[in-house]
Amino acid sequence: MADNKVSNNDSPACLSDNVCFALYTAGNALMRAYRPLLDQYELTYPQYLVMQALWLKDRASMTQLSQATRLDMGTLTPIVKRLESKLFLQRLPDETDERKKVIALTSTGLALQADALSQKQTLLDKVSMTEQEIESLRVLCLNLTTQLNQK
Amino acid sequence: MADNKVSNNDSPACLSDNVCFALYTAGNALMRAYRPLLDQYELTYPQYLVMQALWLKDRASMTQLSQATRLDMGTLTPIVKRLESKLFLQRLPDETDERKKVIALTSTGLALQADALSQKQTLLDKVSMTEQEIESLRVLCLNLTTQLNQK
DNA sequence: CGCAAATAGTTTGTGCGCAAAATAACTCTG
DNA sequence: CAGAGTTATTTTGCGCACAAACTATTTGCG
Repeated sequence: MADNKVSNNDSPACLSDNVCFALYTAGNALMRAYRPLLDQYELTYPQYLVMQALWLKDRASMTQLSQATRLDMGTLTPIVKRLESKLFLQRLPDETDERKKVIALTSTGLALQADALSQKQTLLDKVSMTEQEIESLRVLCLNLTTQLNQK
Repeated sequence: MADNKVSNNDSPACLSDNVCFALYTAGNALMRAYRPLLDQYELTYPQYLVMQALWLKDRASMTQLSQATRLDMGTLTPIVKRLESKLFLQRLPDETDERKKVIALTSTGLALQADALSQKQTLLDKVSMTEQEIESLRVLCLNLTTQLNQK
């Protein structure tokens, strides 16, 4: 009764029959769609992620930022440096632990928040998916991530 | 009744409240999970995608491969070259149109298919999601991709 | 035919993503 | 308090992604 489905998952008729391919492709499409929106702020999506994390909690350590954004430390370091060179944040030494850095928003970086929020809906508004579908997609993605990570 | 939800979508309590973040993170987690599985074949996920496309339809042009895999031509060229240097395929000149290339599997590349298929289930088997959830995720991703691309 | 426009593919430059190695400061233990 | 181990971050190297510029055929079309 549950197999009115072609997907015995052995050999798909096309690549789209794969969840992995669908997910991979959707991720790429999303980045591409974000690009023109973020260009006006001189941000890439990963950079925007870091800014979002800081808007939620300023003056974080690299490790905290890495956990919040799920960006690898080796990925995060250059991103943060680029954001620093754009004067959106500062990398300050931690007084109590010389190994750590305190990543702190500048006034420019903070000011960006209001600006960015006002435009935030733009992307998903163009997509004719229901709230339920979007929420469902979000939850399914989070579940998958959790399971893949804890393997 | 439908808003026992925090998501008024203006300022999430954490990044995970964003579909985009969830999708982005899931995509990355998926690639990471694939890596050890594909390492034994000396393939990356994008390279594996190209191989899958060729297993479905051998002797394709770069443009056809690009459409099948949704990989940009500028991305595809070096991937195909790497696959050629691993002797999984050949880049042959097209007799009738000197601009085109015929990408053809070698016997090694063809032989990889049986091998790879036998291991294919490994990844998603480790994930405790129902068939319905996986199928739902696949369809939602495809819908999103379509909408984002046709913007 | 002759040349402008279209098509097929490659190259270049920037920015991720990530594993692995390196650096440096802290902590613990004897 | 010295050296071993741990923790925080950076560096290196490779492989995508992708926009933009470039090269080389082919296809109109007058």
